[in-house]
Amino acid sequence: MRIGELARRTGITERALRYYEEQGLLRPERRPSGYRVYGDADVAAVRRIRILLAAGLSTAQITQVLPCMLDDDGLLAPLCPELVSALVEHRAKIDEAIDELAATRANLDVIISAEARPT
Amino acid sequence: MRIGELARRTGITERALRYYEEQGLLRPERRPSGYRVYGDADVAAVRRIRILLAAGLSTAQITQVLPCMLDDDGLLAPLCPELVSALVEHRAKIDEAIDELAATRANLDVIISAEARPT
DNA sequence: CTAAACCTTCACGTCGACGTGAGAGTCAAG
DNA sequence: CTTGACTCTCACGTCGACGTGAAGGTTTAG
Repeated sequence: MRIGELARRTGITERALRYYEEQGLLRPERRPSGYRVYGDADVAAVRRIRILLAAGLSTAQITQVLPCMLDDDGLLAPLCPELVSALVEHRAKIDEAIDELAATRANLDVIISAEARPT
Repeated sequence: MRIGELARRTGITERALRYYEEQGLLRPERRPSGYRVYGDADVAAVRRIRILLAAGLSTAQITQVLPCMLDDDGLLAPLCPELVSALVEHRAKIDEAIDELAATRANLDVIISAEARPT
């Protein structure tokens, strides 16, 4: 299929699909005219990419991570141990981000509640 | 004082102080040479700006918020009711961000734990 | 009077996943 | 042949708080 159909079947814009190729996430074949040709497997590949993006990974990380993944009924199974450690590491960063936001919120609460303080 | 001294006394770079003026957060006087002249009050003002930035507010929001603040021994007291509601609203956004990150983390956990799934 | 500090205004770079045209080629159908 | 749907490759714009020189005035201690 060409890019338009893949876009329709995945719900991802053509621009994004071209971007994924630019980043090495997809490697569609090319017709002599230059048109990209995708296979059915690419529909699942895009789904995987989306899941990983939703998990907060960058395209650079996904590039390394994708070849380690097994497609299993829409679910994902990490294979390489490097992948697992990378994901765990990323999880830690998310924890940090949450902690920072919680601290930020605490700062806000101090300011907000200061209103009630005796002046 | 000139910008260098204010930078030293607040720990903020000169570039950042010029940026704050650009955004309307500070309004130093000018000498005939063009040099910015700050007053002692600006040291506290910078402190307030930093606290609000640390609370996750944008400079645009701080611009509206600053005139509503009373400087009280390094603490901040919101005065206008608009300010309070703005802060509360911002707090809600932080909550959303935390929820999103938690969801993201949950997605990650699914992928990570999938490793143990029977293949 | 000179050199070291200090200051000024531009103005582009940063980081990431795309959005948004611009200008042009491709292809199947009528 | 022609229309119209589809696709291509640039290449700049987005969002924000500054970082980082560049090129050149100002002030001040000695």
